[in-house]
Amino acid sequence: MPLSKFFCTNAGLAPKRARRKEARPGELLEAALDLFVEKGFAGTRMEEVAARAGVSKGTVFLYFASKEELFKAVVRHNISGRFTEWNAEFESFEGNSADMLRYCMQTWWERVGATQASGISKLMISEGRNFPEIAEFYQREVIEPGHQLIRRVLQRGIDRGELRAMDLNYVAYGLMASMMFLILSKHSIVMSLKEDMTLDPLTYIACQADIFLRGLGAEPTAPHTDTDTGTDA
Amino acid sequence: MPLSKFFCTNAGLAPKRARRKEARPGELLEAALDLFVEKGFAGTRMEEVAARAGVSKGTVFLYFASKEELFKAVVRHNISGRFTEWNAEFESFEGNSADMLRYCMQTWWERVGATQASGISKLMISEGRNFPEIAEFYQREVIEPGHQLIRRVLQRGIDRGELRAMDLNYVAYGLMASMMFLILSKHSIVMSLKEDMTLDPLTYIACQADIFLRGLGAEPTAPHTDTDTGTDA
Amino acid sequence: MPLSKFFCTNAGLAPKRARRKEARPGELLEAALDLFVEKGFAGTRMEEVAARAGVSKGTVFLYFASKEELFKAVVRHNISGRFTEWNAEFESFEGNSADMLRYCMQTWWERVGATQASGISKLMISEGRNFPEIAEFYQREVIEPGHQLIRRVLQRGIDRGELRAMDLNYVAYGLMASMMFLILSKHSIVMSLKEDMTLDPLTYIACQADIFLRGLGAEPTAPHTDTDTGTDA
Amino acid sequence: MPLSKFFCTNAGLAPKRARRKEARPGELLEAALDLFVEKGFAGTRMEEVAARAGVSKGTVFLYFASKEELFKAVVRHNISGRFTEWNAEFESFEGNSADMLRYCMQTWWERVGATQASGISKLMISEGRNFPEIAEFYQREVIEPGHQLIRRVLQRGIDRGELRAMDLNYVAYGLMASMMFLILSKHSIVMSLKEDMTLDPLTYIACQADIFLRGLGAEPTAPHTDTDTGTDA
DNA sequence: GATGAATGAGGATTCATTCAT
DNA sequence: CATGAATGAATCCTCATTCAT
Repeated sequence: MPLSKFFCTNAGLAPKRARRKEARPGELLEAALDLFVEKGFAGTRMEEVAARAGVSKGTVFLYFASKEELFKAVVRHNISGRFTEWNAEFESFEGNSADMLRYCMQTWWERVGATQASGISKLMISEGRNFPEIAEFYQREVIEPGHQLIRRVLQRGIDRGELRAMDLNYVAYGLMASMMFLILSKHSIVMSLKEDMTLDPLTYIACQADIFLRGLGAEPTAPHTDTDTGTDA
Repeated sequence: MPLSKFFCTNAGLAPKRARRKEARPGELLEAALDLFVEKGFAGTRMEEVAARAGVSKGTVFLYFASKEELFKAVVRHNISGRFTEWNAEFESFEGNSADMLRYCMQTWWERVGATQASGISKLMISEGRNFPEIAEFYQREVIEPGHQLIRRVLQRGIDRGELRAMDLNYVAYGLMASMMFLILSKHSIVMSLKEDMTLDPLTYIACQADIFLRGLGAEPTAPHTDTDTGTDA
Repeated sequence: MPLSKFFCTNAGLAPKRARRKEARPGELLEAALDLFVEKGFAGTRMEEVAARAGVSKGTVFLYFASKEELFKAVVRHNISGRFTEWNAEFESFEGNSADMLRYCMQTWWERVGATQASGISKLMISEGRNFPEIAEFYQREVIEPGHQLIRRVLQRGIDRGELRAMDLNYVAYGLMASMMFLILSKHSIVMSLKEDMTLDPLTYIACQADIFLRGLGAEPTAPHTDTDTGTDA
Repeated sequence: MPLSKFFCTNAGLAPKRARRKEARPGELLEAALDLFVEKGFAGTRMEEVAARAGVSKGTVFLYFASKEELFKAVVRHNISGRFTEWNAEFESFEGNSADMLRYCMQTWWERVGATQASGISKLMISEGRNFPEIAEFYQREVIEPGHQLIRRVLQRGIDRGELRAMDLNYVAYGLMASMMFLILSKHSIVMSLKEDMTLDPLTYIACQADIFLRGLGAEPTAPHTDTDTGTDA
């Protein structure tokens, strides 16, 4: 998973030092991501990051000039250009809007929501205010493209006569809200529902998609039949 | 002690010291709320709270034993009893489910979302994990009651034949997600959408309510006519 | 017990305020003595003194300009001119040296050691260094007269041929050490022996007196018959 | 890392950093001991300890988690294992009781009383109550073993017929009292006798030992019958 | 490069002391 | 006189950051 592994040449068993040296930055970023997500910026100690990455305190500063730089690096490193890839998929998708929306949401969950990458969103939501440049960057590279992608899915549905006319922006916000809730239920303790109120992400996604699709359904079209939400009747 | 009041020239006003004493906790809680929301728990210095409340450092500790106690007090003060009041309103509400849901969402916005109180939610989402005790408290006193209230509104709709059968938990999560999005767009920099993408809360609420109501509409009943979301129309 | 009571005129039931007013300083000194002995100078909080005396924090400063002044007052107030009284008793004592020494030690225990007054000695031993003037005063008014008194008792014994010649100073120190041990076993936690090692003061005194008397016995004179150790008898 | 050593010009001396690291805890304990003895626990500032040890404030906390831990370490460091060593000496001592008692007292003075270690006892007497945990530790590790050692010396004397039967506990207390007096005359201002009343420790010890030995001497005289002091046989 | 000992600015907290009522 | 709210200097302790080895 750490990118740096790709630079590792050791087929079998390279000397430990060398191998680790290459891997350092990646390991540090990983450790830092975990801790920042878990404890917030102020609550994370550099020494702890070092410890979790298996290096000494000083080493962290060898790779990152300061705690702030480490934070920024963590965010930057985890904001990859996923959207170019997804845009391509969007272009080539064949199928109705219902299937497409469900596919998008499920795919997002698999590729982002369910992975540590979602921790970055939680991070930015929580601490973004202290890092305006990063926030701006994140908004431009993640929020805005995500919003756009959703808009295009919806627009496509309208164009195909499968969805009714609507305020694209606001509906897209609603869908983002749905996704965000999943992120927070995964990363924020107050949103992680208690024992008896389990939240299964895929069920949740199916349920939300269902509501939105019905809610946005082309006016009085034929009734949908994909009613099952999975949990109770 | 009470005699001295007669020598006070301020007729209606209580003696300065006494008046302030009564007001202190409230002033401090207000100042603390602002700062906690603005800078987070760790980022807020006690001295700053004192300064904003117009008192000295030591005075804060006169009313709150520690920073954490102050924080807890802020949380409690901005939550307490809201749901009992709302539950009462719920009991006495007359009207159909559509009106009720819209009323609930709008009222929540006016009384919580639009106020500083919503900053508390953002805080808990961001830093809750560092305060397990408070997180538990918050979940019990806010999240859970909120979830319950929404469930009851939905259940009422089902009972009245206005909403179709559904998985109450998951639908309620969806509605909570909608509200949460508003909170974050208000308090988290990365969610505060840029210039051209304005988000008007009431419009957003109307839009979400519309989608959910359509999405949850009693099965193949007569077609709804409450179509306007207010934005595009 | 508080001196101030002597100034109290209320035969039956004077107004509470007035009565208390007179008693204040004494009550404060008493409370302060207890606390200083128990927790040391730094460990005693003025508010606690006030609380124990049943007054408000500010009141303490009405009577004593500062914590240091309070401390000094506590010491001064408890160093009474006991020695003039004792010197008189010494002059008029009739009996042999053995009886006299035992009488002195027992009397000291009853009048000083067993009372709160002994707490002052513990105080001075513990904190004297921080209050040089008081220490000097205490030494002059208590230690030195005590030492003198013991010396005179011993000298009398030598003069009467009941005790052998000795270095008066050093032997007197030894006797003081014995007394001091009792004080510390009463007031210092590390000297308060554990469960099974009880220390009964009068038994201890009897035992010490016995050893000293034997140790100082007139050379190979007639055998002593002062066999009783004092406890059971 | 080890290579750099070759460039070091200090042949026999370890590299400055490393050498200091080894020495730090010891240096700090020494500095702390001095200050605790001089000013008491509460009166000693951590920064002062640091300064006296020639390091910065933070460094102290690198080795001792808190002021209290530092204090405990000082106590432990100045006590540990003394009694095992002494018990060994006790086992192998050859000679009569008089010599043994004198040897014990003198040795104690040389190894403890005359050193800063005795300051710890004064400290514990003065502030022990604020640290129940340490007080308990001190009592268990110092007072009790000391008391035991003295008892054994006395018991040995009785067994050899050199000392008369006696109440071991109480006599041992008396000897402890003697030692304690020396400690206090060294560390407590009120007990440090004035100019003309000099107290030479060794003379004092000789004097006390003499008195006790005479006082406890196996009769050479007619057999006493006042053996029972009441506690043990 | 890596280490981890050392630093010291920063912030929470305590408590003697003041003073308006 | 008595009160107790308010003050702020003093101190403990944390932790990002530096740097000699």
